[in-house]
Amino acid sequence: MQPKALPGFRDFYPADLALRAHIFRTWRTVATRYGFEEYDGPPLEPLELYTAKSGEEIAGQLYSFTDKGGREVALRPEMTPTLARMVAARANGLRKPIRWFSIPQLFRYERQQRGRLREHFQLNCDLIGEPGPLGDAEIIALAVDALRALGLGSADFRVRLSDRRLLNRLLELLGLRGDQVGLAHQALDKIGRGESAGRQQALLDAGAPAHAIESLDSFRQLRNLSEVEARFPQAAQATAPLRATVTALDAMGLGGFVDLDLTIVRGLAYYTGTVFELFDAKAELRAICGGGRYDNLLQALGGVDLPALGFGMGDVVLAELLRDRGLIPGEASSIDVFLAGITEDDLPHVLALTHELRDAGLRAEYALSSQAVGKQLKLADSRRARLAIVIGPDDRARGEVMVKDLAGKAQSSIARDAVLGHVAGMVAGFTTEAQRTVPLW
RNA sequence: GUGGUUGUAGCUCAAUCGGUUAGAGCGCCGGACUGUGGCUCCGGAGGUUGCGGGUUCAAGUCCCGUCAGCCACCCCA
Repeated sequence: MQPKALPGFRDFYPADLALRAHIFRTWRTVATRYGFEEYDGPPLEPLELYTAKSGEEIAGQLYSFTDKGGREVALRPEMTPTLARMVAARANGLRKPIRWFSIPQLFRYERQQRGRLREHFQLNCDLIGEPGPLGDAEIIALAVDALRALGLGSADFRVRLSDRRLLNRLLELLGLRGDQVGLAHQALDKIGRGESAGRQQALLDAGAPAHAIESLDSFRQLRNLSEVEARFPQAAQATAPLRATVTALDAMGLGGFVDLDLTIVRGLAYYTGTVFELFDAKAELRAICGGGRYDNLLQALGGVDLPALGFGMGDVVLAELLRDRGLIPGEASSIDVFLAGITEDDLPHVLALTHELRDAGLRAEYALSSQAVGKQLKLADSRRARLAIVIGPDDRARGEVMVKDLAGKAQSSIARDAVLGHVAGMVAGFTTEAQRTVPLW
């Protein structure tokens, strides 16, 4: 039996890594456009960083073990506790609001399924120290733009937006109290997925009024804040922050990506305000991105009282969506120039010129074993080289080399002394041409 | 962790009722082609049919176990 990667872990072959790099590059580009700075932390953390306060939900699926020094450790399942620690340690010296992003590899120990592995990469963007609704708009806009920059539009994905402050006010108006609120959150979360009957029963058992449970079911029909206010006039005040956020997104021209959806709850207990998830528009895949406001978490984790919000966007579901929409960029050429020699005597000249080209910053390659020219050019094609240079005895006798444009069929004899400049110029031409014709990913 | 379902070449798949030496396309390697590539033609390598056991004269095919993928739970980075 061939050795395989552990279940839920991926090997990245060059084509896979090219896609991953494409996604990471785009994420970085967009995050820095928003003024975000990149940070990172250790992939392995003390177990207690996660079991202590961030909610017991996550503890059951931690990838944890005892290290050789007897320490209880865990591969990081999320970035927020690490972020909280880092911010807390230097909170006084950091100018607020803090705009930080990271692309950590995260781990969890659970049975894998499509779009859900034991390991994934996640763009984490957090805005710390800004309590106002414009901060929420900023974070949501960043998440939207991260996908737009990959070529996805409002017909491809949607932002489903809610606010726990508003939701909890509505639940209060329905007469729900105490632990009924948590049960109601779970019931709402299930609504989109059919199996909400069990949760509704649990609510009844907890003493929730029957009319309230019926109302919950209709929450999903409330598609904008005006409808919410019409149905719950007493909640008008609680809609204000979300309204301000939505108004800002409209002004940015991103309103068309956003839907109000009160069934978006988010599993983690620490969210205190805005919560949102990004889904593919056909709702065939798992969530691409999720986030929200967690104003009390830094206090709980790091002892610094700063409001915060952020999101995580995973690479796995996103890659599936890109594939589905035909937005995977084609294979790029691995080299600029391939050099071929005719006879054994040409080899030193091939090596010399190859190295000059490499020193000049060009990507150059040659056949490592002597073979027919035709074979070498075939190799040049398979490496997707733009140019080939053929060096033979006749060329050398004239003090020239043959330069071929592999895409066209033209070839011309160039003076050996002028090759470097000639080839560099051609390659630069290809590059700018590519930049003009290929969409800006 | 629970339940269901599927595993044949690197990839996509075929193999009649359980019946000869498990095949094809693509890809890969080589040749036609010793100073010119993409095309074409020819040839080759590549399989413990996921793994282990059982039934049978005979198992890719039926049964059991196990591992892995997928789906639904649990949960949701």
